Amino acid sequence: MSESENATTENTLASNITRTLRDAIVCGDLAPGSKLSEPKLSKEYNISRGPLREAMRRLESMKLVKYVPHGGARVITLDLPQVIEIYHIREALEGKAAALAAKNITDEGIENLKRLLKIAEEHMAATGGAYIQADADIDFHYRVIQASNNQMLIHTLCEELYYLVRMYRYKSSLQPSRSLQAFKEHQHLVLALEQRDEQLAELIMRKHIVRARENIEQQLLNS
Amino acid sequence: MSESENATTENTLASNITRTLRDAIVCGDLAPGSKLSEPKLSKEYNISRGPLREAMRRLESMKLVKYVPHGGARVITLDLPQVIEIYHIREALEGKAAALAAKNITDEGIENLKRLLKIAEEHMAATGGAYIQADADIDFHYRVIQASNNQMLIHTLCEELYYLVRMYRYKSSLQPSRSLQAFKEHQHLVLALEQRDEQLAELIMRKHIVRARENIEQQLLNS
DNA sequence: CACATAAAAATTGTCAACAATTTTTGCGAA
DNA sequence: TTCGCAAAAATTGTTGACAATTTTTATGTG
Repeated sequence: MSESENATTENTLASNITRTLRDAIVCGDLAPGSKLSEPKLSKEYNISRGPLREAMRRLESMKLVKYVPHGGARVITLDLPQVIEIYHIREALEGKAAALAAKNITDEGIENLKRLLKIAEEHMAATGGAYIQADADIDFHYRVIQASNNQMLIHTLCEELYYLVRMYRYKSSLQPSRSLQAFKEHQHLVLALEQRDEQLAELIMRKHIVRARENIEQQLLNS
Repeated sequence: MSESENATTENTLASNITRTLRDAIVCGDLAPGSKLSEPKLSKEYNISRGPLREAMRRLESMKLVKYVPHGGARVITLDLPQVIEIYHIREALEGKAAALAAKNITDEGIENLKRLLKIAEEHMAATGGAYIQADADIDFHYRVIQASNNQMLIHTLCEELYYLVRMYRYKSSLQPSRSLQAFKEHQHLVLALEQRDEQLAELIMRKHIVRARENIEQQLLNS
């Protein structure tokens, strides 16, 4: 994970178990739809049910688990319509993030993005065409979002929506064919950021995400 | 409040106290920045600290309260930069909601919006110019968002962001001068929805929110 | 054998007490 | 008086037990 935890990272049982469960859900160790039994989990992680329940409430508002009153909690199951919904939200939010990034990104920030692209390019040349898996794509998006300088937007995308995105990507990462195109779209975006062109940056990012969505729709309809 | 609670409304102490505290924060009974002491609150509402803490965690992820590890929770204080951040997010999200609404709204939905505008217009004629306070504006936005048919978007806006918006609006509602213009913008949007013009609907909604933001910026800089 | 019903087991919801940490208070010395 | 430090009070973090509800299981009847 290229992400750095917040500076004021809590160190309570509730916080720790939240992160642990979050990651277990995202990477699939806790399968979608599986029941999250409080006695079982508290025994497994050697904590009492109090902090565990607090953690579950937080995961609930991250939309990673779904609660049924008196029926317990289950890991969310993302079906195609829901994934599409998420991509519509990403389109709007990350488009805006790109626009704000064009306004606020530093020269150093742009250099970092360029460096990221260069590494990816070299990797593609070496391995013969495959843009470094989903992780590289996510890393790139993370940095653009960070450059927006809008704390609430950063939180909404990186601390809430992106766990859902990654949860989905774990089972269906980028197709090789889409990979190269995505890389070019990233290059295009960096150009727009460098020119500080807010509208263009927003447009490019939105198109980028629309194409990703269309790719997923097609990919899943053919299976 | 014109909002209807979810069909599967939980009826646990934790859920009830969440709603109670949420509303108390939104309407200002619990002032921004004030400390939320667990012993005090649990005594005041006659519940134990367990459910209360679960509620606090949920309010935390709704961004209505801020936690400091071992230091307790305080009601969030919205300063101008944060409000501006929220309006940028609203611009992106509600713009998208308007676009989706243009695609998905029913004829009946459009009729309902028209009726809403008509009532507002009559009220303006009667009282001499003032668009029915912030509530009417929020009600209109609510309905457009609902018409988007994107459940996750609806939840993000109506169950998360809008409590923050309302919390702010309670102390600084619409200026009379802005009121009439806002009404016209609403009319304009309904026209676009009626034509099922997604791009235009998005554009109008975004401009509407940009103007609201600019109005707030000006209003607060002059005080 | 199928089905309904009731008892039993398991799980969620809630509580009150204990531990750990932070803040406040009070005292003494420079 | 003011500053620093230690004791005390208050608050948050955590736990295990109890109550309420749901699910499972067993049993008896048609």
